[in-house]
Amino acid sequence: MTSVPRILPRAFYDRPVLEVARDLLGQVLVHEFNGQVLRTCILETEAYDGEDDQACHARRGKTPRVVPMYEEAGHAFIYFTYGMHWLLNAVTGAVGYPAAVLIRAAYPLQGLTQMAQNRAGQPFAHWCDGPAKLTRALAIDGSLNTCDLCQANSPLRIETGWELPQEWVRRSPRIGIDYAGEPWRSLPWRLDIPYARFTDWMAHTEQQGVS
DNA sequence: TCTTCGATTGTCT
DNA sequence: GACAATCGAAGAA
Repeated sequence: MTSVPRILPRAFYDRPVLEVARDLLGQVLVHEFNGQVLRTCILETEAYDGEDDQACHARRGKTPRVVPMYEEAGHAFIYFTYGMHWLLNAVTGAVGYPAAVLIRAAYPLQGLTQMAQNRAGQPFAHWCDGPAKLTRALAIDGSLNTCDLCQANSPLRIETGWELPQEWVRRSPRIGIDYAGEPWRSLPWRLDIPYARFTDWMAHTEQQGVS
């Protein structure tokens, strides 16, 4: 990683949501709290695109819960689901157009002791391999909803990470949205880097001293 | 007010 | 592979 972390600018998010979802892979999600810095590398995302997208929470319009999706790109949209889980999204596109990228999985980089504590009893590989596991490991909850991801002094932000080869990116249908019907249910709007591919590469770069 | 159900996870069989 | 946990948002009544 570069010695001085750079924050992804707002322009990064002010683009079509599918592009943002793809380009977020390999970037570094940071949560600073209790004087500690927790860093992870984003490995899996999903795109949700507008009121027409029947899998999108904004499909019924601008209800109180989804207001952040309509706001300025580059902010966090964090919501509560299944009575116990927080899920983290990055808002994209123009103000007034509800679109966001769900961050589904990441690789732990820094703050490992704290993450292990937050994911007590779970092995390293499963600390951040799901959207609610990730928020649990990073101690992210609703108090961070609408947080600006583009500010260097923001407790929750996304820094530039690595440019991973495009051919590493897998595309598949989004998870847990069977209710949406076609074509939404089958659109390949889930993007991910295979975990093993990333860890092999990490092991190699660490050996080379390139980090 | 009542009812349904979810962008999930962990445990148990 | 099945299923319970757990509760707020949203729609129906």
